[in-house]
Amino acid sequence: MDQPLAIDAFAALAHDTRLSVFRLLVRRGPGGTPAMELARLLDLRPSTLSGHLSALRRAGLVTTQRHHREIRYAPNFEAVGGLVAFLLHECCGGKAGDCLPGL
Amino acid sequence: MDQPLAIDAFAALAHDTRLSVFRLLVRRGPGGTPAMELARLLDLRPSTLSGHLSALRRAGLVTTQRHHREIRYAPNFEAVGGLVAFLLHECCGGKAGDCLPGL
DNA sequence: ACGTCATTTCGCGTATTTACGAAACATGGA
DNA sequence: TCCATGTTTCGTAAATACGCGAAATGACGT
Repeated sequence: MDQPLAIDAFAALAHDTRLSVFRLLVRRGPGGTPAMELARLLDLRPSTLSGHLSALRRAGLVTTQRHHREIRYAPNFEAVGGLVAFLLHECCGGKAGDCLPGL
Repeated sequence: MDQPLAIDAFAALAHDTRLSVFRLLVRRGPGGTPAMELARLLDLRPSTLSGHLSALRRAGLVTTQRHHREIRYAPNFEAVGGLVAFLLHECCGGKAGDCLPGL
């Protein structure tokens, strides 16, 4: 995870609706959730949600898979792990432990 | 670290110049670095840098302290830790380990 | 081929972000 | 007090992000 990739991921998460979408995807599990079900759960217009899902996908934070007629979006935990590693390696004082006293 | 706070921090880091400033502050250590020294090192206009430093401070990612005539900016490792904790608790599948196979 | 459901793309108006120079403000030394 | 240094605020112009409805695309059942 280099700086441009991290920036895309930070930007994707730096928006209330997108972060809510992503957290909901995480809670719903790795099996994925159809886009329209997310729209219902979060009361979002289809076109609005689609734009946010595209942003999350461009940032590598979600993956897609067609299932019958619908497209299931699933969180990409590796991307989250990459972000966490970036923060610990690049944004903590040499030792990652400086940022996580509890770990 | 709740969602609005995390969004502010993500937004602050989701910009090439600001992330470069923050990483430089981290490398320079907790003692802090004068703003104009950052401007020289990164070739930034004073007013541009000032805006970015203000954004980082509003997001809680840096702290300031006057020292003689200059203002030293220092990274706030607790904020980074809070972001990491948010990602591990809210954006991983129940168990934080899902995002960090190596830990 | 047709209609329908699921999703994306397009076009628009509006709001926010960004960089910059000029000016203002703050601090400390002569 | 006056001046130089360090930093922020202000005003402006260009770029980007946002939400929405309308229209287009894609996939399936009949």
